[in-house]
Amino acid sequence: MAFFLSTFTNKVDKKGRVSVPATFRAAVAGGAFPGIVLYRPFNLACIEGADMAFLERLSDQFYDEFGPFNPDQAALTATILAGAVQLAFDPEGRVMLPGEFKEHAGITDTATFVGIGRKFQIWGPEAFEAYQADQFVKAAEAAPKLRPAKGGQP
Amino acid sequence: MAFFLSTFTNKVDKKGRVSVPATFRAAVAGGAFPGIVLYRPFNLACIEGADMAFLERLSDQFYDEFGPFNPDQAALTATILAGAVQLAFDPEGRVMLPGEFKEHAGITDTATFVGIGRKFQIWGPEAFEAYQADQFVKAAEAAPKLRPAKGGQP
DNA sequence: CCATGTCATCCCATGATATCCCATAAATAC
DNA sequence: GTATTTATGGGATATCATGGGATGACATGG
Repeated sequence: MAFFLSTFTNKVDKKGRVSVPATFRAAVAGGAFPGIVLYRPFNLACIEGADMAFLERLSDQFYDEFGPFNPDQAALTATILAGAVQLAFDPEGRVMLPGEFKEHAGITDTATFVGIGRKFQIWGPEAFEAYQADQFVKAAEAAPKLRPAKGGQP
Repeated sequence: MAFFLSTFTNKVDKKGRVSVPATFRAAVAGGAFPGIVLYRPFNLACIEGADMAFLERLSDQFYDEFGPFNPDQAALTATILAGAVQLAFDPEGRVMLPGEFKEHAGITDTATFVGIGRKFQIWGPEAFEAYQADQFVKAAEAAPKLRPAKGGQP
């Protein structure tokens, strides 16, 4: 499955197009769908994205955890999957962010792509800086909870 | 998985390129990504690096231990993975160190690669000497805490 | 059924920057 | 002594992000 790392800030032109970082495009290349899938997380003011395989796995996870007719499963499915969009790359590797997605993330003319493993996020630059500072503190608290693993933690 | 040993000091040219020690390149060869992955550790003025499999395993460990929407998981991935970079080797086995990484480690025209097992570090030469002297003292204190291992000690 | 405007997609151009490719020199192996 | 590998330097080339114009699809209204 695709893997996303690093942070990139790109411009959104007046047509609403934005270049997906080349490394992210390379990460999803070879998958079933030549593009990315975006959805709005319920608890963050950003856009989340991944390749198609990630969303399929997420859907299966909802079913396996809760069962096919469970209300929790229905709520998560309706919130995340029903509101998702798949965006194809244009020949230059750009996508068009839908208006509702840009509003949800507070994106106007600049978008920050943040790779966080199997998925990535898209933020307005100033919102991301605030979020990142907050997460740094939380990460320092959470790190000791990790169990030892071969190779050690960073 | 890759394993890194020993210390090497190489030049950083005016384009920002630096040769990765040949033994380190050999250690990551055969992996999915022909290069290395770097990130800035919380509490050290250096760069840490490993192969791609190291970060993939770390990321998947976060997901498995905390669940896909857990706040601790989000904090750790946002802090470590978002600040990481993947650097591919050029045909001569060099990589380009990003400016923020060089500044964080105080690297200008010389970089010291330090293999420490499953990962390695990159230091400015004078910062590394000070760090190494400090670690020698701490190692002497820590060694007695090791428990006996089946099969005897080295 | 056709005309029209809107929107999205494609295609080309551009500057910056990173990547490739070749050359050199030192060290090591045979 | 010769051949390889390695680290290093510099010029040439390709890639990437970005902007704008042209072409096409679609729906709406006449």
